[in-house]
Amino acid sequence: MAYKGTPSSIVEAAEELFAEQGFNETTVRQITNHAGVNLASINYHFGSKKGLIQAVAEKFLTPLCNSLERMLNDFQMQSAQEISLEDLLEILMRALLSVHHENLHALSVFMRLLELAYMKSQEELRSFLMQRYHSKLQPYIHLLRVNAAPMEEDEFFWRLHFLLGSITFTLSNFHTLSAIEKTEYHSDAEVEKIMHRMIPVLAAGLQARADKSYFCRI
Amino acid sequence: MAYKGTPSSIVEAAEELFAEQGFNETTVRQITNHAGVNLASINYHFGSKKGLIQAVAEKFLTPLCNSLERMLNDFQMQSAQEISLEDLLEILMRALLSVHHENLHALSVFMRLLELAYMKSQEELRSFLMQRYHSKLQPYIHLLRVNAAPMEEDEFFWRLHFLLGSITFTLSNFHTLSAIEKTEYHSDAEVEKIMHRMIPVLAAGLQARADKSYFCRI
Amino acid sequence: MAYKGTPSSIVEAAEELFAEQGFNETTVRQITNHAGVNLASINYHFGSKKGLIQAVAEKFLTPLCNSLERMLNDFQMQSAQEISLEDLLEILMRALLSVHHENLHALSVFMRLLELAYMKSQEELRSFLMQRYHSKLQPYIHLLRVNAAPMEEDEFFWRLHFLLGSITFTLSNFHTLSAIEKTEYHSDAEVEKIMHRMIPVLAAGLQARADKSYFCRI
Amino acid sequence: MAYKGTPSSIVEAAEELFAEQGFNETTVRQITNHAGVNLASINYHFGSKKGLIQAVAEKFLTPLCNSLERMLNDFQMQSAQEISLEDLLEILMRALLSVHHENLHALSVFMRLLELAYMKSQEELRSFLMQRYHSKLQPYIHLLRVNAAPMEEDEFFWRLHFLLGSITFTLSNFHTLSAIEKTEYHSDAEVEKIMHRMIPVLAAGLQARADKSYFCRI
DNA sequence: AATGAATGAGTATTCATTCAT
DNA sequence: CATGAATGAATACTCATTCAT
Repeated sequence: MAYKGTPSSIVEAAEELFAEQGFNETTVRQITNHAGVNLASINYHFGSKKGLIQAVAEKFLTPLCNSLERMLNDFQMQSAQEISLEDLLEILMRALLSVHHENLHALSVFMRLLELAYMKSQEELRSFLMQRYHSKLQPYIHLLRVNAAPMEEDEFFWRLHFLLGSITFTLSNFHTLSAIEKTEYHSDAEVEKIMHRMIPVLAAGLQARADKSYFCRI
Repeated sequence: MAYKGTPSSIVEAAEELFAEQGFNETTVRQITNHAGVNLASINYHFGSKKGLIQAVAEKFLTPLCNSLERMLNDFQMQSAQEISLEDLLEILMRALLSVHHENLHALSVFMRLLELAYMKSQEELRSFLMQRYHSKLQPYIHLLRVNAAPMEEDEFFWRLHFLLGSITFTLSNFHTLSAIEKTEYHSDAEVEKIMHRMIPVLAAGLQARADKSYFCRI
Repeated sequence: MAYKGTPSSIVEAAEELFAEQGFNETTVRQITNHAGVNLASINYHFGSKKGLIQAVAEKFLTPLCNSLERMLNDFQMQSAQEISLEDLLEILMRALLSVHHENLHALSVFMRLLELAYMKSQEELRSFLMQRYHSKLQPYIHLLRVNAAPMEEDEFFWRLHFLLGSITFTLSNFHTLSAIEKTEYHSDAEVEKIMHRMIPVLAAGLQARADKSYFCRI
Repeated sequence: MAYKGTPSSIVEAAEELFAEQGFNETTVRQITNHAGVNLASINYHFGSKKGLIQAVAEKFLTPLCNSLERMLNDFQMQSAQEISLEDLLEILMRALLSVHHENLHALSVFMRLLELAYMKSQEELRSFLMQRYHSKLQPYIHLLRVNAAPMEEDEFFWRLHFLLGSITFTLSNFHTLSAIEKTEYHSDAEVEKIMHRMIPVLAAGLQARADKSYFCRI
């Protein structure tokens, strides 16, 4: 394997460790040791640990948004029929998988990043991501909206985050979950298969009829 | 309000700070300052920070499991008809709400704890929780299984975690999410309402027909 | 010599090193090594290096202002005659010497502190000292003003700082200067003697008739 | 304005930053960024940061000494009368101002350099400057000596440094002092005017009759 | 039972300098 | 002649834990 240059080595080591341990739990020492580079190189090349995290974030988010956009266009050109909810989710999963080119860490760290962005103390990261990617994701989200069951705006907002929770939880902890599956059911999980399995579940969730009653059945 | 004693004060302060900032990001100094107790008392009463986290975990998990068990029994005694998936999920939400007695922190920290338990480096916490609560949760999970769509064991395992992801993500980030909802849709979220909204979505997900085809539609 | 306790040891070590090297040039490691205490004790007892510097500052400034005030009162009570400029400066020197009880470092570090306070980037320290001590020094400065030659307010402001320059330069570099004197003139300087020698020089400076002409003699 | 070449750009940037922040507080990165040159060029052209400081020192001290020498000769040729103390100090101020050609930084950094040279830990710089410039300054200092009040050698040594303290303090902190003057007295200080104001004060100080009594008046 | 003081190992970051090209 | 990349040593500061009392 060819030598990748210091910044690439750092990013790769960071992805792996971020995926396994999270961002705050990973120290710059661990990263530089794992990458076999000098302790100071993170600050030299990325300014700070935060800069490295943003670099990792952009490395995944930019191609993801591009994939999503392109696949959406391709589908709408090739197919005469209306796009279905399952198609949309399949497109999302494929876009995620195209990000997951080299190693599993990529997806895992990306999902951890989304989780981080929703933490109370991370408004800065959240608005950084929002400002950068919100508009690019808007067309996709709009298509989800029109294919979901009819519902109020705020209901859709929450359902979108129920769905996001499923995806981030599954993919950021995929390593642990597939290890449990292996010991309990002796079956090996591939990430592609699990993502495929998510599609009907998420689609059904978005299409479920909202229950107007409020805690009265029991 | 009566004085609660040092250990209780610590636990309460810890819940609040863990909920807001996460476990690693919260220092024992912050906890003891917030609780108005001596810095060393966490180690004195709980052995270590890790011990405090486990104490917090047990404080919620034990009553939760008990609630779940009791509500399940009550339902099966009172009602002649078969229990539905929506009923089961309603029971879960009510059990969670009964944990959420005093403040939102309780639920938030509990959900964060579950997330933590699935991290690669937290095998110790995971097996501690498993060993302690797995058997008590088994009857409830079995009922979910029989009310879900027919599927293989491993498929059910993954669906259960899709569902878990929705719940943990929504509740551990409830503060952030409801803040976003407020600025975007000018509507105030109550946690009860949002939990209620989750029920049909989760039920539909568990009942969705599995898709045997594998990435072939597009 | 009795053991002084960690905070005192730190302050003493800091005074010595600050006097010799300045504030920024002195590291917390040097201080704690020199004091024979743990590296973290500075942060434990003083919060930060800045906190230690302020503690050192207050240790000297408070007694200095009190000495000055008391000596001024004593003089005005005991003596029927008007106080002279030389008397005022003698009082200042004696107040400084009463601060210089234990070691030479005290005076030196105090003078370095004044120098620091006038640096462009130290507005915070400057305003901290101003707010805390300006009013207590006002009566003394007023007496200097009425005993100096008649002059405009702004002229007096600058003369006061010419004088301050003489004092701070001489006392903060006293160690170096007396070493030079020793090698060149084989005479030993005592700080008391040198401070006494400053009095007629400073007095003459304050009483000199201002020159209204502006760069015209040559 | 013509491009000055890398070394000149470095020296100019260094002057400005040294004047504002001091030597230790200014990093080579700041200097090279400000100068728009490569980070390594300071070490390339000046060997080290210390080498750059010495280069800055020589850039000012050599012309200063030359100015002083020339102006002294000019005065003695043109004027029949004996040179007065005020004349000598005026010559010094003019020599300093001729150094202060382009900007205030020059004077400020030069004064800071003198202060640095008297610090205990800077024997190297001190002896470098001494060895290089002491003999050239000797004639000027001798003239000060003969025009001052009669006094012992060592007394003159100290008075010279009282005077040096006034000059260095005023000029190295000129920025801060004139800012204070502006806010307090709403008058704008020009450095020429302030230097002129120093002359009668310093002259009076050198001519003051030494006080033989030793702390006995009060 | 409880605590104020202390501590060793750790954190991210900064620095002047070096070196291969 | 010049430079982008890299580096070892140092910086202030923080942490959970321990210990004598």
